Amino acid sequence: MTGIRQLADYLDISIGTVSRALNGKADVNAETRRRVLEAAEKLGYVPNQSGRSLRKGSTGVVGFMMQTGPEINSQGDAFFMSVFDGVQTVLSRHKLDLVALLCSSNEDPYAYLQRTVARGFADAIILSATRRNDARFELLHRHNIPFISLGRSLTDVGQPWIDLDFEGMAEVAIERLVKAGHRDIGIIWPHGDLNLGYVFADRCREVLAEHGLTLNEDHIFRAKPSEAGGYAVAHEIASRSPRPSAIVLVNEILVTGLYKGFEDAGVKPGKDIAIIGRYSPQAQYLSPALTCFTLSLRDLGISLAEHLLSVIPDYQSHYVGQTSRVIWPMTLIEGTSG
Amino acid sequence: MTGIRQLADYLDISIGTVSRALNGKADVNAETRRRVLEAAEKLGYVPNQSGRSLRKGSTGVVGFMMQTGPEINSQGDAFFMSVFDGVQTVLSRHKLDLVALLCSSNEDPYAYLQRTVARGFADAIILSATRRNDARFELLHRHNIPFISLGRSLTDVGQPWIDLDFEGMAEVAIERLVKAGHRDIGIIWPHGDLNLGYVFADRCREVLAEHGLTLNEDHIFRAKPSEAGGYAVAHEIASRSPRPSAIVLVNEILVTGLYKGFEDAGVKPGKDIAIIGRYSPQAQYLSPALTCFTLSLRDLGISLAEHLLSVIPDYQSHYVGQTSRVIWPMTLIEGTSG
DNA sequence: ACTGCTTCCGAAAACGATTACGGTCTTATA
DNA sequence: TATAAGACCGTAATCGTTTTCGGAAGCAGT
Repeated sequence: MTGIRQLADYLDISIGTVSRALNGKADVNAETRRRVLEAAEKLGYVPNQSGRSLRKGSTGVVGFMMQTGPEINSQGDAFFMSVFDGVQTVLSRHKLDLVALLCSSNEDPYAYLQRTVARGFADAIILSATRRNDARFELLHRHNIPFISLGRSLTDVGQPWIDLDFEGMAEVAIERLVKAGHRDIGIIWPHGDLNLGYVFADRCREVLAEHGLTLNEDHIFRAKPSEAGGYAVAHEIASRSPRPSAIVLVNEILVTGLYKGFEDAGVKPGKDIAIIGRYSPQAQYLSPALTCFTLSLRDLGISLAEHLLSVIPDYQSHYVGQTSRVIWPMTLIEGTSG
Repeated sequence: MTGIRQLADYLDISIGTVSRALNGKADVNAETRRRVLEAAEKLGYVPNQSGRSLRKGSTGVVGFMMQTGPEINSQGDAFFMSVFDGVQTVLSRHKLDLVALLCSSNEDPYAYLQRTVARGFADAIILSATRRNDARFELLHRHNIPFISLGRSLTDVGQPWIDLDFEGMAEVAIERLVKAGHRDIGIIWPHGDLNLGYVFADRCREVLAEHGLTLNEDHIFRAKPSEAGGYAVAHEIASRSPRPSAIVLVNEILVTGLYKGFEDAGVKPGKDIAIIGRYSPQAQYLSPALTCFTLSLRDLGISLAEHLLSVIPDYQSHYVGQTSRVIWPMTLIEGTSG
């Protein structure tokens, strides 16, 4: 490992000068700076993370917290990988690195986050899979850590957030189904206590009411966030009587199982039951193609990063004037399922 | 932020004693230790990561390197999340944390890794998506960083690795298809320069040869690792004449598109063309159900972590006698696709 | 009372970087 | 020429830990 000491010895100058040269400080001779940069490149010098962050009090890394385990958030990994990519394009411009903070499925997320922030691991945090009431918000607020969340929560400590437009999705989906003649529309509730379930269901109720319809509470179905969960809930829906003539779901990772479950139960998707969901890579390759809502995940990531930077004191000058709460629009892809 | 200083002042003892008490060193009075533990809990003290790792020369974190972007590795969906979960159950027993090192799609993976290790970010690394020749191995070896890879490579620096048994998969799949009467079997090559493509294809050739058959080089198809890629390659396969009567693929993230592509081309999967692939959450919910190879991802993660620990000096005592190279078996799930 | 042995704890030196401060050397100006 | 200003660089403090070393206190044995 070559440290700043070795580099300084090699160049026969002091470590102070080396550091200043590398960090672009003003008071260093142009020629000296050139030599330092060159030598650093040649010797493969990279400042030690611990030393630097101990001194500076910041680490230069942004953490994206997510939970591991077979039953992941409401999204698949392809979802996050795309979002990450967007986040990174912004962060890299500021020499910030993104790492995923992986909370094990058998550790309490709150405790995990507490441990992570107390250790000073990341300068800023991105939260996802926000719950109806999410204590993590208060934790980060209390520790004064800049953060943003992908998803709203009833808990609000004034932080920025970006959330998908589940209300808009509810409006468009319900309108579309009502227009097509459906009178009994069911929904599939996302698992756990995710806030988006409430947001979505509430808006569905409102829109239905505008048409003189109601959301049958018996037609709010619960499903595990997996293909198997989709298969199971399809059977449950199929066996109900009365059975809803259409289903809207906000979770995209169970739709293949759902289709198969309906088919096996003798209920043809798109014919016997209309289905509207969220985009997933498989969505358009199902038969019938899923009518679904999509968005640019990369752009979402970019926005997430920009809004995050706007609340980090050292960077916010670049991103003033950003709105702090964003409802991210989704667009409808018309399939033949509903 | 409460540091060790505050804690020591609060207890009116020296920071040295506090540190020793917290780290379970021998020479500290039982009563003193109790008081320290209690106060640490009360004040919410957690040792600062930077200070600690600067002194100790190790960070207590293991990095799992992966590339971000919409076209992820060779794996889809819940794959990594499940592996992570296994890795963590082992690491957490040693108070090690797992983070995902996210290499942006527009940064060179080698440069990224170099930067990361030089910074001293992680004590050990897990690599995935190994290439035919993978310079990252030499890099880590040179820097003397303990690591393991999920996947083999021609590049070998004596590190442990675990790889899925693609050769066994080739054997079982080819035998099965030959037994069913297939004489012209095609394969879909995974994208890029992943080593597994070579391993798999080579073994396919050998097994076919044992039956007096050959792998038609024109029937080795290339596909982008996405559902769209699956759709496209299905059309390409369908339009060939002669057309293979069976297809084996090692990439699981394009199978829905593949099915749909075949159907749209008028080639019925499982009837007009046999398909054998890798398990994915959707596999069993396709029609016909995919005949595929599966494994316990969580167990794979556990093994990965154990073998990694066996090459980290401070931990290896716990895991001696581990074989250093593992071919991880997969089991066949009989579907009706082939 | 002296020595030797424990047991416990404090003092202080690391770890590798950044940065405030001050010193030296050059150059410009009176 | 003397002096002030500016450019450049070295010294040393600092961040929060861990860990080595040695000292103090207590006790037992002679």
